[in-house]
Amino acid sequence: MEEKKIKGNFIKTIITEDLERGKNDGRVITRFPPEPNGYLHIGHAKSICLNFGVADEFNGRCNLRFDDTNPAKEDQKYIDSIISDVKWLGFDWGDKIHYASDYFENLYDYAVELIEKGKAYVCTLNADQMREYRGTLTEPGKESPDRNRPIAENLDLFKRMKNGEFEDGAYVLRAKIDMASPNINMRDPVIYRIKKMSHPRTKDKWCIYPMYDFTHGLSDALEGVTHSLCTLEFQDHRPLYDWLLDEVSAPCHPQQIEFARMNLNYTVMSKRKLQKLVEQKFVDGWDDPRLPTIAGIRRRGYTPAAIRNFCNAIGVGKRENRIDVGLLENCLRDDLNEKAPRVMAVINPLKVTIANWNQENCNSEQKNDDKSQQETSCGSTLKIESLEALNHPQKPEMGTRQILFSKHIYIEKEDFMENAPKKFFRLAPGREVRLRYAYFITCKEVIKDENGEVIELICTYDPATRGGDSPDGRKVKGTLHWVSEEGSIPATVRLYDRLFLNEDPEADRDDFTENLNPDSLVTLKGCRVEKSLANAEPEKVYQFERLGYFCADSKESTPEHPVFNRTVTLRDTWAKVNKK
RNA sequence: UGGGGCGUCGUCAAGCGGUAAGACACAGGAUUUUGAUUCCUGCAUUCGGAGGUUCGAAUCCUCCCGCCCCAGCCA
Repeated sequence: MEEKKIKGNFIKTIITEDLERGKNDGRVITRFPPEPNGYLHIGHAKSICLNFGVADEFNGRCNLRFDDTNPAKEDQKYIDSIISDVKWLGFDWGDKIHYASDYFENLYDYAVELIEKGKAYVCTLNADQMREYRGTLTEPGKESPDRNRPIAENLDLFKRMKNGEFEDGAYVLRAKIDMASPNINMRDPVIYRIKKMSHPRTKDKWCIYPMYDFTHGLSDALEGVTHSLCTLEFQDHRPLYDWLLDEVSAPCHPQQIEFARMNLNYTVMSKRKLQKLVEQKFVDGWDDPRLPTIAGIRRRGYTPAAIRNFCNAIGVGKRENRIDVGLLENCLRDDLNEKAPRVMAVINPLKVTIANWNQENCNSEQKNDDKSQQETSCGSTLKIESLEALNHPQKPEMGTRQILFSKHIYIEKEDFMENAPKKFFRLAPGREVRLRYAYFITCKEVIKDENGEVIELICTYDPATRGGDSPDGRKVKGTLHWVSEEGSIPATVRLYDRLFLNEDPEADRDDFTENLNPDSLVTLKGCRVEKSLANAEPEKVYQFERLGYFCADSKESTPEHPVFNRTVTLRDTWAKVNKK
C-alpha cells in the first residue's frame, strides 16, 4: 500500500516485546469483530486499519469475524454491507470469513466443561431479581439461591435449555465467580440465555445463545488470535476474559489490549445517534454523503487511501479524543490532489459575451494552428474554437483534453465584483483577467436586470493571448475558470458542509439534532460542467478547478441529468482573508 | 464515597532517567495560467498541580486535582 509506515504506538510496542520474548512462537494474529447490527462508520475504520495494519506489519493475519451472538438485533444485510465496506477500504482477510456462530458447538461444550468443574450454574432469577442480587457500585451483591445447585442438575437443566424445553427468560447459565467482586462483571455474569429465535446463519438450530463475554475470548482462542484489540470500555471485562480462558481447556490464551475509540468533531458516531438521524429523516439514508458512515463518505467521494492515511495519522492511544475533521479533509485533499483529473465547471454561472469574437477571427486564426483548423466550426454563425487543457498541471503524464471556447461563455458569479477592492484579483469593470487555457479578457460593460442584479458581462478578448500567455509579457493577477455555452452541459451540484454547527453536537442542547447545520446540503440546479463530464463514472473524483473536488453521485446521476457531490473544497486562503 | 482507565502545544501524538519528535491548525515569506499544489521560516525553557529521590525527572516515589468507563438475560 502506498501509505507510509504505521507510526509507533503502545500496541506495537507490546507486540514487539512479545515477539522479542518469543511469545506465541512469533505469530501475530488479530481480528476485526463487528456485530452485524448496524453499518460501519469511520470509527470502525480506525479499528480496521489498526487490526489489519498491525497484522500486516508483523507478517501476521487478521480475521474478519462477525460476533453474531444476538439474533434479536442482527441481520444478514448488515453482514453484507460490512463485508463490502471492509473490502472497499482495501483490506484482505484471506479466504475465510469467520463467525462466532460457527463456534456455537464448541462454545456449548466449554459451557458444559465449566458446569462440570462447578464453575457455572443454571439460575432461575429473573432480570429484575438479578439486578437486585447484583448489588451496586459500592455494595457487594448477594448470592443467587441457585448458586449451589448440584452439578448434575445444572447439566440436566442446561441441556434442557438447549433442547428448547423452557421459555425465554426462564433460566440463564451463569459463571460462578464472586458476587462480592468490586468489578461488577465478575459477579456471576450470565453466559448463556434462552432466545427462541431464528439466527441469520444457524437458523433454528439453537434456542440458547452465548453472551458476548463468553463468546468473544473463546472465539479468539479458537482462531489462535494472539492480540485481541478492543475499545476502552472493555477494560473492566478483561478479568472475565482471562478467567474464562483459564477455566476452560482453550487452545491458547490471547491477550486483550484496549485502545481509545475515535471521535470526530462536527459529527456523531454512535449507532444510536446515527440511527436517529436516518430514521427521523434528518439525512437521506445510511449512505447520505454527510454521514460519517463508510457508505456515506464513499458516496461523498472519499478514497480508501485517504481514510487509511487518516487512521494512521491520528495514532492510537488510550485517551479520550476528538479529532479535528480538518485533519480528515486534509488527508483527503492530499490523496485527491495526486489522483484527481482537473476539469472546469461553473456552479453559479454568470453569462459573459465576448464582443469582439466574430466570424473574422476564424479566418485569420486558422492559418497557423492545426487543431483549431480541424475543430473550428466556421459555419454560418459563430466560431467555436478548441483549446488544449492539461488534465493535471503537475502530472503531464495524465494528458490533455480539448475544451471549447466561443462567443458566449460562463464564469462564476463570485468572480465578478462591480466595486472591487485592489486585492480582488478577479473580474471587475475595466479589469483584465485570464480565462484558464484560453484568453485574456477585459470587462467592458455590465448588464443588469430591473432589480439591479448583474446578469451579463460584455468583455473583449485579446487574440494574441491564446492559451493564456501574453506575448508582450503583460501580467494579469487573476485566472478564472470558465465554460462555454457549446462546451458545457447543465448539471446539478450538491454542496455538502459539516452536519453540525458545534464541534461537539452534544453541547448546549438537550437534543443533539437541534445543533444540526441547516446548510449542510445546498443543492445548485443551474450549473454548467465541461461536456466530457456527461459520462463521469460514479464515485470517480474530479477537481473542478478553483472550486474543489467533486464526483458523480452513485445513486442519482445519469448522463441526461448529471448530479455531482462536492467531496471537499480546495483550501481557500482568499475566503479566509476575505472574512477578516 | 467500590472498581477500572486517562491527563505532554489549539487538535491528535512520540517520548520509557540524560535535558520536549512529527502531523494538522496557526503566522510570515518564495514560486505559481487553480488566491490550489509545492517550497522555505516561525510556533511547548515545558509535560494537570504540589512535594520528594537523583549530578540529572515528562519519565521513579508520595499526596492532591480534573476527566472518562462500569450496576443489559447488548456488544
